[in-house]
Amino acid sequence: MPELPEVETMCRGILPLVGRQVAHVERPPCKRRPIAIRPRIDVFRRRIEGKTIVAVDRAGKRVVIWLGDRQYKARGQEAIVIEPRMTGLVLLTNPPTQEHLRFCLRLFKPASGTPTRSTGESNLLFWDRRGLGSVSLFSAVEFAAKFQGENKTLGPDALRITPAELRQRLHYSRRHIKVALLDQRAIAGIGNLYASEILHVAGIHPAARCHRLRNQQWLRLHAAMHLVLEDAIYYEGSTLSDGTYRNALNEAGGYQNHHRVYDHVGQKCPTCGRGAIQRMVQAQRSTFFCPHCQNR
DNA sequence: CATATGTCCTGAGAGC
DNA sequence: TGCTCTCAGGACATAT
Repeated sequence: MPELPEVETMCRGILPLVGRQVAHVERPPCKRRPIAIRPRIDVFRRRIEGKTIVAVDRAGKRVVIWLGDRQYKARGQEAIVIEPRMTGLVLLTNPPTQEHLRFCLRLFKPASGTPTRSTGESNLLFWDRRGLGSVSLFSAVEFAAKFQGENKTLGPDALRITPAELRQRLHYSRRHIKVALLDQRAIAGIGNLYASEILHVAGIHPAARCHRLRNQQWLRLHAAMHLVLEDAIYYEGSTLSDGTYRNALNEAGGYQNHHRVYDHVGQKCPTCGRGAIQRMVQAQRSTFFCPHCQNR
């Protein structure tokens, strides 16, 4: 379930691809229903083959790969946007299975000076067991309209939002704070796992209504958000018991060993040592919390 | 407009 | 053992 820390780790993992040029775009044959690739694969190819990767970025829970012409490296013209959703992985090597390999960029490092013959080939792979993920190509203008415009499918990034902005964007809402934290239009990057972890650190009950939170609580929430997400990035994300999530080199993350509440039903609360962690369901998703130290 | 619910998908694990 | 059922939660479509 890649969320902000996992996607950030993916982005950092493929950073060595900056400067490489796209040789081929491939969609491996696949017995199951193909993932969404937009636009059609032939148009996709025509638009990016020969272009150079000029930057790698993250937009909420999406990996963004900027492409440009080699001689104008500074400006990205097209963006490949990869949405891993539940089980998607962005890899340089070693896909866990061949059958779930969904998309490949064959890359080469242009020889200094002159052209073609590949010096140092490399791949960027998208692997996705459940196939809910997608790969899309946007022009810079389309990208800005969808992810940065006022129509905003994405709110401010959870790591860049200010405390005032956080409060301002949510304080009027009547929703439960846990549910609001999952709304990518409000804040980008937080998913089900980190929402529970963040609220636990902040000492806020997941079913607290946004409009009832006091300023002190918004400040604590903001601080907890940074603390948890930065820590999770440091440990390269969470690989849960199903083992799905991997970094770009197909290595497991380590933050699962630092979870305080997620999937810890019945265990002792690491903060107060008294409460046993409980599970509840909000908007059809599991929430984990300590009833003792997370008061409304 | 804000908020709530349904949908897609696969494989692990439970229960019989 | 082998079958059926449930569940996990990303983003988006549709309903209230």
